[in-house]
Amino acid sequence: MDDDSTHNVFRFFTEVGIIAQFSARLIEKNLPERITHLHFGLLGHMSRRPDGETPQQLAYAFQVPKTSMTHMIRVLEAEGYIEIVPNPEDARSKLAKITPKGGELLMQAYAKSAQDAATMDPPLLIDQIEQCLEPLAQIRAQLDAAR
Amino acid sequence: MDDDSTHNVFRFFTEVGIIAQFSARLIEKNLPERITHLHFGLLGHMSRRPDGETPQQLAYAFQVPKTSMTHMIRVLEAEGYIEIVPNPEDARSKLAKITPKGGELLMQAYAKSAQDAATMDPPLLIDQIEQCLEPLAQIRAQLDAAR
DNA sequence: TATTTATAATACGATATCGTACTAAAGAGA
DNA sequence: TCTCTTTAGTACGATATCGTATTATAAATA
Repeated sequence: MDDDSTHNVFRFFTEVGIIAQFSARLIEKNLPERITHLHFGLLGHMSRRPDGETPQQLAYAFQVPKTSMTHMIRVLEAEGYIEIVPNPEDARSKLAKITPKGGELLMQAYAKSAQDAATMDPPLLIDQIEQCLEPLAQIRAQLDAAR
Repeated sequence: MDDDSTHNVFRFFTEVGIIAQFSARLIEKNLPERITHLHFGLLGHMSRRPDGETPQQLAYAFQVPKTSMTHMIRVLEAEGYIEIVPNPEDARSKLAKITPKGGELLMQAYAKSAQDAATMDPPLLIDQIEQCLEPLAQIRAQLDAAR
C-alpha cells in the first residue's frame, strides 16, 4: 500500500471516529439516564431477532468483550428493556430478548432522534450520507471478514 | 425528512459506529497498555500544533467532557508522551504539548497499524474508502457546525 | 463410559468515564 | 478600584469497561 493510500485510510478512520462520536451524542440525548447508544444498538439488533441471541453473539456483533456485554445486558434487564431466559439448547448459555417496554424505548428514541436529525441547522447532508452508504457497508463487511 | 431518508441516516450511523469500533481495535493493538485510540488521536492532533493546546480545546475537538480530558492528558503525561506547561496567556489554563517520546510512539503505532492495514485478508477496500472520504469530511464539518 | 479439553458466562479488581460541585483567575460593569 | 459574573481546570463519587481467573456444562476422545 503506498503512502498516499495509507494516509487516506487513516483520514478515513479519523472522520469515521468523529462522526461516530456525534451520532452517539445525538442518540443518547434521547435516552434515559443509564442507557447508552450501545444499548440502543442492542435493542435494535434484538428487535430484528425475536428468538433472542446469546451474550456471546451480542458481544461478537458489537465488538465488545464478553464481560462488557454481561454488564450491558444486566443494565437493560434491570430496567426491564430485555429479559434473559435460559438457552434451551445449551444449559451454559442464555438468551436475551427485547421486551415490549424495550420496543417502546427503541421506537421513541428513534422517533425523537429522527426529529432532531431532521431539524438540524445547518441541515444534515442527506445526499452525501446516501452516497456513502453502500461503500461503507462494503467496508464494514470486509473488516468483519478480516477479523 | 421522509421515512426513507430517516432510515438511511440511521443505517449510516450504524455502519459508521461499527467501523469506528474496528479502527479503534486496529490501532490499539499497536499501542502500549494504558493508551487508547483516543490518546493516539490526541498525539496526532498535538503533533500538528507544536505550540500546544489547552485541555478545553482538546475536549472540544474530541467531543469528550472536560473531566475525561483531564484524565486522558494525565495518563499521557504520566507516561511521558506529552508535557503540560502553564498557559502564558491565562494563569487559569495550561498547554499540553507532545514530547519527542510521544512523537516516537505516534510514528511507530502509525507504521505498525499501516502495516496491519496493508496486509489484511481480505484486503482493505481502498477504492471505497477514498470514494467516501470527501463526503465524510463534509458530513463531519456539517455536524461540527450544527452543535 | 470415563476422562480430557473446550466453551459460555460471570466474579472480581484495576482503571476509565463523566456528572456535580468547587477553586482560582479573568473579564465586565458600577 | 470593587464587586459580579464567567471561565479553566480539577476533586470526588457513581457507574462503566475490560482483563484475568473461576465455575458449570458441553464436546471430544480414550
